[in-house]
This record gives sequence, C-alpha cells and structure tokens, in this order.
Amino acid sequence: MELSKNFIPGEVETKWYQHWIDQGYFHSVPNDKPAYTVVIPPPNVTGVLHMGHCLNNTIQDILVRRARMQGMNPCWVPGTDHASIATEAKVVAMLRERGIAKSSLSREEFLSYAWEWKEKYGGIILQQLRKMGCSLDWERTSFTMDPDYYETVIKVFIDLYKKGKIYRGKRMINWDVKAKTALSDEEVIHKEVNGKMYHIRYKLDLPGEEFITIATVRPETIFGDTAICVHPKDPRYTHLVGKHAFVPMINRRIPIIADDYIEIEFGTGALKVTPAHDINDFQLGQKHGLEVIDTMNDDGTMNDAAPMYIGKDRIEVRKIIAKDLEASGNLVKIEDYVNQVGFSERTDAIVEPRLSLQWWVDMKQLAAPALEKVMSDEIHFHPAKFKNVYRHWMENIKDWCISRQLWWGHRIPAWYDQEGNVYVEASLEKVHASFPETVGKALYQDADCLDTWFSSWLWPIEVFKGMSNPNNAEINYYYPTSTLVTAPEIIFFWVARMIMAGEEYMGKIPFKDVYFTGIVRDKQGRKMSKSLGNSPDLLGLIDQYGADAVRFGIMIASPAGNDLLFDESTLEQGRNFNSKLWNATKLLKMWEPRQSNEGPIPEDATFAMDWFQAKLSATQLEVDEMLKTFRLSEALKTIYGLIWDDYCSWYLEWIKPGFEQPIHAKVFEKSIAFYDDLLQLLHPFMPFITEEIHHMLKTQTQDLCVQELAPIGKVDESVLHAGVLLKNVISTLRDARNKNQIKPKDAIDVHIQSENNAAYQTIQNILAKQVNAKTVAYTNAPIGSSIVVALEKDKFYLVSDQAIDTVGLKVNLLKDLAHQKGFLESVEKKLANEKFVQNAKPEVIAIEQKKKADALARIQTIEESLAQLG
RNA sequence: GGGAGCAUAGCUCAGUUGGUUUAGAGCAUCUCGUUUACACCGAGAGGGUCCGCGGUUCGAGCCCGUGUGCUCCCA
Repeated sequence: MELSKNFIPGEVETKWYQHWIDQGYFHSVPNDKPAYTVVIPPPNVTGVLHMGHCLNNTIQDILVRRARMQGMNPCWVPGTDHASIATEAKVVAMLRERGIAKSSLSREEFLSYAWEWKEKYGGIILQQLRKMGCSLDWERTSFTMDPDYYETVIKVFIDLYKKGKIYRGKRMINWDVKAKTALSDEEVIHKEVNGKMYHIRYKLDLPGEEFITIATVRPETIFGDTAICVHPKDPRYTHLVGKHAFVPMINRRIPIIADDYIEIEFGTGALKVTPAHDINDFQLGQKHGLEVIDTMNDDGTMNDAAPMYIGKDRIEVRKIIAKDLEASGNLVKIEDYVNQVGFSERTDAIVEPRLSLQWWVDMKQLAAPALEKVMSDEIHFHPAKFKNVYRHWMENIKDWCISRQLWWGHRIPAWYDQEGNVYVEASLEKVHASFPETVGKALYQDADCLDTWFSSWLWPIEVFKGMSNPNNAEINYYYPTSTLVTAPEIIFFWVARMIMAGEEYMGKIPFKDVYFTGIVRDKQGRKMSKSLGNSPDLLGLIDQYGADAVRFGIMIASPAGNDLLFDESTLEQGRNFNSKLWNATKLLKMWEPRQSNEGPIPEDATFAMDWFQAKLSATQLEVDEMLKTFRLSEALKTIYGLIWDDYCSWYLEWIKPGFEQPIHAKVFEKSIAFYDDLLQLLHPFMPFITEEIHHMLKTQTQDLCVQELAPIGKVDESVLHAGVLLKNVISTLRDARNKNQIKPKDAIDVHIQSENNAAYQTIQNILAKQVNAKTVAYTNAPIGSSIVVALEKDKFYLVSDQAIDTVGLKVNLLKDLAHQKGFLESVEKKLANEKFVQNAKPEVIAIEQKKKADALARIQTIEESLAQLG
C-alpha cells in the first residue's frame, strides 16, 4: 500500500468520529466500573465555538479519554445554557431587524419567537464540539430550560423562599439601561475611563453671596442631591455643618452634613450626596436619614425630577448641563479625571446604580459549608492558588440579586394581590390551594425571570435528574462528578454556587477536582474579543491544520494555571507532528514486506529494543504522574519528545536495516508494538490520527479509543544509562566530525580507548551506523594523526582522509579544560570547607567527592589529548 | 484604597522538602547537510550577573525582608 506523502486529516476525522458514535463508545450507563463523570460547562445556547471553548473542551476530552483507557466508565455530559440576557438580547436584535419591537409583543408571543430562534440556531456549538473530537455522551444532551430542569429551578426557588433564604427587598442594584434589567455584581465589568471632574458651586442659604463648591464626575445627577457632606474635622467647612445650600438650577434646599467617610484630600472635600444614584451615597443617606430622589427612567433617560432634561439620556445631559451650569455661573472648573466605570458584561452599556425592588438570596448560610469544603481540600482546586481568591470572596460574600427583568428564562413563581401580598408557589392553582384566602382575588404573577446562574448552579445535579427524580440510579452512580474544568472568571458565578447547591440539595460536594484553565489571549497578551478582531476562526483553523493539530497546538502552549498566548505557530508544530507520525508509519510499512526470520536477533537491535522498552516504561510512569496532577501540557511535551526524539530519531535509526536489507521479524513486530503503545499514550491528546495509524499498523481486534492501558513494565535503569552513554558518544563524535568539516558521506575509522571495552561492544554497530564509521576498533594507546575526542574517562580517535584541524581541536579542548578546572576548583573549595563537611548530609558529601574524582579524571583525559596534539 | 499572583535563554515555560556536575525543555536563531520515512526533515551550535538590594545558611533560582515592574480580583 502506497501511503500519501502527508497525513490528510479531514476525511479521517469524519470517518472515525462517526465510527466511535456508531459503536456507542461515548455513551455511558451505570455499571460496576468506577464512574468518571464530567459535566460540560454549558456554553450559551446561542454561542459559537471560540478559542476558550477549544481549550476548555480539549482538556475535558483528554481527561475523559484517558479515563476510558484506564478502564473507568467515563460519562461526559453535553448541554447548553439558556443564557437569559445574552439570548434575549439576540432575539430582540433579530426582531428589530425584522421591524418588530419587543414592546409590541406579548410575553407569549415573544417567547415563541425566542424558542423558534433557539431551535434554529441553538446548539450549533454542540455540532462544533464534534469537529474537535470531543467524546461527549450525546444521548445525555441537556438544556437548562428542559421541562424537568425548569420545574427543578422553580422548586429550588420555592424551597429557599420557604426556608427564608430568598427574600424580596429594595436595594441598590446594578441596572443595565439597554437590557432594562438588574445585574448581579459579577455581571458588571469595571473599566478605567477618561472622564471629567466638574467643580460646581452651590449657593449657601446664608445672608450674602456665599457658595460651597463640590466636585463630581456626574453633574447630571444633581437633581437627585439630598445633602452635601463634608468631613467633620475639615476646618474649611466645620462652620457650615448644619446649614443649608441650594441645588443649582432647581434651587432645592438641602442640608450640609458631616461624616468621616469623606476624604478631605479628594476633590474639594465636599461631596454632593445623591442616594438614588450611587451605592456609597445610598449608604450615607440611610445613615443620615436622607430623602431618595430618583431622577432617571429605566432606559437611562432623565425623568421629571430633572425638569429641563426630561427624556434625554443621562450621558448626553452630562455634556449639556455643563454648559448650562456655566451659563448660570455655577460651574467653577472642569478637570480631566480617570475613574472606574461599570459596564454591563452582556450589553456593554454603562451600568446605573439604581434603587429597586428585587429578589435576593441570603448567601451567608449557604457560603459557610461551601467555603469549608474547598479550604479542607475535600474539593481540590488546580492550581491551588485559586483557593485564596475563593476564600476572600466567600468570606465577604454579599446577597445575590436573582431577579432579572427579562422574559427568556425561568419565571419567578410569585404572585401578588392588589394589596401587595406575595404568594410563592409553583402555579396559580397551588397558590389557591396553599392560600385559600386568595381564591377569587385578582392575582398577577411576577413578570421577572431568574438569573441564569440560578439554574446553572444545579447543573451537576439536574443533568442526572437528581432533583426532579431524587435518588434515581444515575444520580447515585454519577454524583459527585469527578472533575470540573472551567475558566477562573466564573469561579464566583458558577463554581462557588454549584458547591453551595450541592451541599444544600445533595448533602455532598458536586465534584472532587476543579481544574481552572487559563484565559486565551493573543500573541501580545490581549484578551480575545470581537471588538479587537483578534479571535481566530476556530473551524477555519481545524480545516487548515486538522483537529489533532489544533488540539496539540492549544495544549502545548497551555501551562497549568497560566494564561495561554495563542500563536498559530504552535498549530503548525502540531501539523508537523502529524507528519512525523505519518512518516514513521510509512517507514514501518516499508519494512513490513522485508521481514526475515533467519538467524538470531542482532545484538545491537536487542540493545535498542531493551533500551526503548525501559525508556517507554519510564515515560509512561512520568506521564501518569503528570496527568494525575493535571500537568497536561507537560505530559504532552513529554510524549512528544518520546515519540519524536527517542522513538523516531534514536530507536528507529538504531534498528534501521541497511539499504534494501531485511529486518528481523521479531524486531519488526516489537517496533510495531512500541509504536502502538506510543499511539495509545498520545491518543487522548490527538485522537484521530492515533486511531487511524493504530489500524494501519496491523489488523487490530479493538479500536484504540476503547483499548485499556496495559500495566507499565519495570524500568531497567542500567539499560537506560547505557542508552544515555551511547547517545552522548554519538553526539560527541558527530560534533567532532562537524567541527572538522568531515563530509557526512565520508566514512571514518573509530578507535576507542577505554577501561571498559565490553560496554561498547554491544553497541558498536549502532555507533558505527550513527557516526558513519567503517570500522570500530579498541586500543590501549593513542592513535597518530587522528582527531581526539574525550568523553568522561574514555578517548575516541577518529581517523579520516580529511586534513585535521588541530588548531580548532585544541581550542575546543582548552575551553573544555578551563571549564573543568573551574568546576573542580568550586568542588574542592566546598570540600575544604570544614563547616560543610560537618553539616552536610553524608550523601551530599559523597556526591561532591564523586564530582571531584570525575572532574580529575576528565582533566587528565583532556590533558593527554592535548599532549598528543603537540 | 484592599487582596492575590507573577518576574529564570529572543518567546512560552519546567526547575518537586535549599546540595544530583558553575541552571533545563520546546519554539525561534545560526552553521552544515537534499544519504529512499520525513526540508512539515536531519546533524550540530550559540544563547541566561535566575528583576534590583539586603538577610538567614557551610551552601540560595528555591527560604525571609525590602524595592521595582507587570497581571488579575474586589471596592
């Protein structure tokens, strides 16, 4: 069979993915094997695959495929999140394009559009995950608004309400003026913005023309001012405390109060207090019993509290009012000022602090056990540094605002009567049943939906119907899940809350390990974003390089716990690795028909096989340890080196028969077996090409995907050391050839001067092949007119037809000598230090003494070689 | 303002309880090479006052203090 020049991924990927699905390899049912459960962080139902998903899901797939090979019963559950704000925003935008305003639709009409849209576009992302090779159990695909999931969310709301952990209250919330909804603190992104600081003077209610000047970045909110506050010890203002001033333009009279919250140095030292529009002012207002005047509508425009600007957007008003204040003589000055402004994560609108009646979860009690589980390492965080972040947040936890003024989501199960009484039940019928006094009354349901995360926090439980069908066989088998792989950005949104829900509703942690991936950034370290246009098209990259290469590229550049600087060159490296694997296959296939059973296995081939076996076992152990500790990138690097360097560059060259010569059948079979082991080791990282080659090597009884790992063999350390020696000799002699400009084609004669010839005899054929030597001989005395090379205590004389560059040789030897002498000196100094000899452990001293002996021997060898050069 | 983390080769990173040859890998760079697996390749080389300063120790990339720079989280 003639193989194509290079590996062509496209067809192979489609073929194997379909085959794996057809065989049902990814579908899990409870059995007597240990479960390895992973629930996907559900992407937004409207989402498309980006680099972050690629990293995150590649990692999950590696863990899941590895578990499958380890004989566990892996179950990786796919699904999507209804993502209320993001999805509703997309549907609104879609409707607007069709000329339909959301406000013209009833709730039911809007939701039918939303569902239609979800059915059409939702889940594209799940298709894309197949392209990457993810071994998800598609029969378990879940959605946070599936009927039983929906009921569960409602049930949890009612339960927490009845336990007194959910309440309704008027609080300052973050208001998204574009989406017209409340946001949780976590949904607000603070950015530095270049703004202005306006100094505005307020006329005092005193005889004469006296003023007090305040500094603010938000002059448009002056209509909501209900006090001016100064520091009680600020000598500039003490005489004014208790007096009054007038708000410019509307001339409303407000008190001047004192509070040590004020920073004397900041601005003018006098603060305008606007309780309706600033969280700190609100608290100050509460403390001092100030009035709250809301000056804005829910879309961010001014209301009738700001009579001259009604209906104008607050940002626009900021510019206009500056001019108007100037005209009225109240504007003292404007300075440039950089401040932090909150933006909505979803709509990027500037968030307005707003006083509003919302639903809240009391977090204090929920947080305590969830904190403990992580601090005690019952749940392991990888990397552990995130424990600090988690603790800090949990210890300062604030109540969770869970109502959103949206239609797409789980509608809050609360009904109100005309008197404003609240009845919380799953349906109107149940309200009537539980509260007979409501029968016959006009009740209306809360119009709001719940925060998306109020459903996501039940994900590891409800994908197995753990709430809607408690104690079913699946939840009992799969829960707690094994590993959660997610971004550190959602540690509070999601991870912390899942732990709380797990404790509250299952009495158990939801997962044992949490692996936090890095954030994917571009080469310059910038976050990937639509606006920067630095987010590559993932499917395009898969087409270009192949899914395996993309997986390789993203994993090799992804150190545990660090951000990943995405650079297409690592994908190239992945593609090159594909080629390497492909070419090694070609070589083996070329040898296949040349097998021979005649005679014993050559001694050098035996050595090569023993050595690679030892190397393979040693590396398998290493990789095992790395994967256990989630050092995936390191594991991949190690496997990469094992295949490319040890197997291809060394092993295959060592056993390679001469031109058109036969290969011993036993050696061939062993080489195929080694290669298959390597493919298996690599499979979780690069599933497609490994499965393909696995089947090319020979007729297989089993797919690689489900092949269990064989126990790891014993590591023969002495063979390993012999291999290191051989490699060193080869490299050293090749270097000498290079430095002396001996052409690769010119064969040389090698004479070895060693006290241990036996060590070289088994490997001399390999040595000859690798350094292109006609002969390898042993000697007790220097060989004239040769190139001398020293390695440890042994000397090698290379005889060639080429002229010898004795000058160059000498330079190198002298350099080496200087290095060795310097080293010897440092060792001797250490050994001469009495305190060292007294305090250091005996092993350490022994090592130092060996270092000294080795260095002395080496110096002697070099000096002899130099003497011979004359 | 509060908290956390990071600083090792041009780049991205390893470096496990302080001692395992005066620091390792991959990529990039340079030199040589088209010898039937592979130029998406092979062989080889160069490249680092381990951020500065101070301390503990017989001994510090690793521990302590301090300074500087960067990143993230919270307000």
